[in-house]
Order: sequence, then structure tokens, then C-alpha cells
Amino acid sequence: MNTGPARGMRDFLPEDLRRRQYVMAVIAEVYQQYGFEPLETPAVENIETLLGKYGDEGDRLIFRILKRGEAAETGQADLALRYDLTVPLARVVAEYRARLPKFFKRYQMQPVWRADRPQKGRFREFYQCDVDAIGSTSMVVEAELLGAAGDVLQRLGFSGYMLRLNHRQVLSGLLDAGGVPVGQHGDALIALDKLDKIGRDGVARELADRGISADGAARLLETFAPSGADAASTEAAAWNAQTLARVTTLLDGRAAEGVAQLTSILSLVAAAPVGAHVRLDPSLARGLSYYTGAIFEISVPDLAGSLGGGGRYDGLIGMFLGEAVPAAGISLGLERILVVMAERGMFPAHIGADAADVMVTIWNADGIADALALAAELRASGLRVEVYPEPDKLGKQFRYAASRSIPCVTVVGDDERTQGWVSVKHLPTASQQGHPRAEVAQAIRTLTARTHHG
RNA sequence: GUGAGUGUAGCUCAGUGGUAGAGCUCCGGAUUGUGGAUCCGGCUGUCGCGGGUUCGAUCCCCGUCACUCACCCCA
Repeated sequence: MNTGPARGMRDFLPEDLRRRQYVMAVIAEVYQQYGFEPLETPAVENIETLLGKYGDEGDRLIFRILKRGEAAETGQADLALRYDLTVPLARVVAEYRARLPKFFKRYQMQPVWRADRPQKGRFREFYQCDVDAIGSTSMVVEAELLGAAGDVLQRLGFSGYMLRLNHRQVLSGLLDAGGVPVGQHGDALIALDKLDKIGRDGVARELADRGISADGAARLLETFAPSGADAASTEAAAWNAQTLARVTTLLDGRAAEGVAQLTSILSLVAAAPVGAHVRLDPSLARGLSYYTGAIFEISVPDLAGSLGGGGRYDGLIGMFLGEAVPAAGISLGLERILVVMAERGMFPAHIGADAADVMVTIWNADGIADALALAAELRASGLRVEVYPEPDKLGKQFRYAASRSIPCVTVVGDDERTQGWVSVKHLPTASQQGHPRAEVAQAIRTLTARTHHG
């Protein structure tokens, strides 16, 4: 019997879950500070809700659920596990539009499922932490989304992160200007998107493999990755101004709306703390087909792949409602953030492995009721209390407490009972002292405070 | 979906054509009112599964499944 979880799925043991919950709490707090409200949707959607929203590759990776009952033998699917949180949001907005505020801002942190083959840092079930704002075409939305994502990373302790910014219309205009026929835009984008991964030479090879002329490829590369430019060592505002000017020249009047929107976003963001981390990147593409305007991707040095991404998708809700509703959002990949934080040791000490502040030992069978009563008293004072469940030898009980990193242990033996005292041992310092029963909780609080801050 | 690699104790891994070992973990004891140390003792295996070659297969061959890595694509 194989006891591992199904392929691409994971169990989260207590230590894992503490870290996940810490990061999710920070994300939720920041999202709330920006006025986003919580939303949850079902794991399962009707399959037609999902199909056709993500592009061909996306459709292939949707986890399908077979029809049940007699229809199961047809092999047809009528349900599917959700592939992301954006499409379910679009469905919700279409369904409840009348009940939702004019500008609906929601955050959502739930698992999504993709039927691809697992790999390092890639799973079939993973959490996304999305914020989206529905109902406005203003670039204030983009600026706030970037601000929220930047605040999250800042609060988690990241420093070298970059919020890459581009625009679908600008991208398309640049490809036109570079002489790529519309039919090959997709191929060219896939290749150009790998610029930071495989470099200029790699992209040139890939472009050739995809049937783009050598002349076109050379022009594209010069457009998207001008020689001599180095984003990392150039200050953000200067880099963005240079890049914007260069792109505008190359476009020669194409995609004017896209250029205006990027200009607007950059100026709105300039005053905020996140401004120093926003970088215009003409090569940023993003795979999902529903984006229509600005697109973002969050990256940090030393990690292939991104910590998250997003963009504007003014057409998606209309696919459900028949009437266009503007929308934009950003999604943080929880697992990617956790991977980087683990590698860099970015978790604060206080989310360590201690499951309780104090363990109450059991002296003997007759002492069980009193041990439970003591535990209840300590819990009533706000402490986290574990009761050792069996009247084992004291040495075993102490060993257990130490193995679980529980800092304090209480003992009520015959001596303590006759004096009405409780002995408290502080394991990290090996100090032990007796206290009147009414003062035990306070004594433990003092000791655990010392454990956590010293 | 494509390609490569790996499957031996709870974990990390040795090993050999003659039906298996180490370290760690775990359990017990030295220490029946006190912990991570030390010492002593102990438990555990359809050697992934099925078939083939062989007198005999954990080892060689074929198939299969699982996992890992890379590609595609993505968070």
C-alpha cells in the first residue's frame, strides 16, 4: 500500500502549516488594508465555465471530473476542478452583479488544480492568493494592485524583488513593428518570454526554430533586449523613462492607448514605496489568453519562474455576462514565496515548533483529575497547555516535553500536594521553582516570554 | 504529452547470481521525583509489482507501476 499522497499533491505537517499560515496571514492583512474583501468559491466548477478561458494549453491542463452514474462509462466530463481563481471570480461577478458594489474588490486564497506533470516547485494542487478589482478602467486599479503586492513582499522581508510591467497592446504593436506576421505573434512571444532564462542567443535559436526570419529575429532582439542595457543596475525611474521613450519610438504611433496607460501607471506608482521596484519590461508576455491591457509579473533574483503575476482582463466577465465589465487583478503564488523564504531562512523565530507554552505532567493515576484541573486553570489564563496523557515515569514525560520544544513543565507530586504548590521547570535554563497554585500561570507567562524574546 | 534517471528497514543509503547490512529514528534498561549527553540491549524487510533466463534472481532481461529531474507550459 502506497501511503504517499497522490502525485503532485502534498500533506502539510504542523511545521509546514505554521509557515503557510504565517505567510497567508500577512497577505490577508495587507489585502484588507487596501480595502479588499474576502471571497471563496467551490473547488468544482461546471466544465463549460472553465473551457476556452485559458488558451489551448490551459484547457489541456484542466482536471476533469467524469459524469457520474450510468453516464460515467461515456468518459465524458461535466465538472472540473478550478484552474485559477480569476475565472470563478468572473462567474461570481456575472451571477451576483446586482448585489455587489459598483467597484467590487475581493481577495481570495484557495487551492487550484492543474493536471500537468509535477516538477521542482510545481504541483498539481497549489494555493493562489489573488486580489482583483472589478468595475473600473482607471489605472488607479493597476497602481493599487502593484502597491499591495509590493507591500506584501516588503512585509515578508523581501528586498530584491521586481514587479515587471508590460502591456498586451504594446507587446502586439512591437511585434508588428518588428515585422512579425500576426499569425506568428504567439510563437514569437513564447520565445521572447524566455529572455531572462535562456539569454539572447537562446532566444535567437528558438525564434529560428519557430520559423521567424533571421532578420525579424535580430530586430526583435534589439527591440526587446537592447544591447548595453542592464535593468538591475539602473535606477527604476530612469530605466522606465528610457525604456518608455525607446518603445514609443519603435511603435511609431502604434498602440497609443497602451503607451498612455503604461505612462499613467508609472506616474501613479512613482510616489508610492513600490515605485522603486516597478520595472517596465517590453519582453514580458504572460501565457493566459484573457489579458487585454497591462500585465505584471513578480520576480526575485535566483529563482527561475515567478512569485506571481496578473494583469487587466476587460473581456473575461463579458464572456459570462454578455456585457463587458472591466477588471484587473494580481495573483501571488504561495508555494513559490514559501520556497524562496525557506531557502533564505526568512521565517521569524516565533513561528518555530513549540506547540504549547507548558506541559502538565501526570504524577500517578490518582493525580489525573487534578492535572486536568490545573491545565484548565492555565488555559483560562490564556496559556497553551498540553497534558501528558499517561502516568509514565517522570523522566519519560520530561523527555517528551523537551522533544516537542515545550519550554515549561509542571509537576505536582506528593510534596507539592501537601504544601499546595506547583513546581514549574523551565527546560531551556533547567531552573525549577515552586509556586502557589494561584501564581503558577503568571510565573509561566514570565518564563515563556523570556524563551521567545531571548 | 516527450525524454532521462531511481525504486532495498519508519528515514538516509550500502551490498552481492547462492533468499540482506550500516547510520539515524523508535522502544526498553542503567536512573521507580526531573529532559537533548553516555553506555547496554531490542524491533522492523512480499529487496516496488508481474513475468522471463537460471539448479538458484535483490542482482541479468522484458513489461508494468511509483517517484525524481529536464522539456512543453505555468504559480
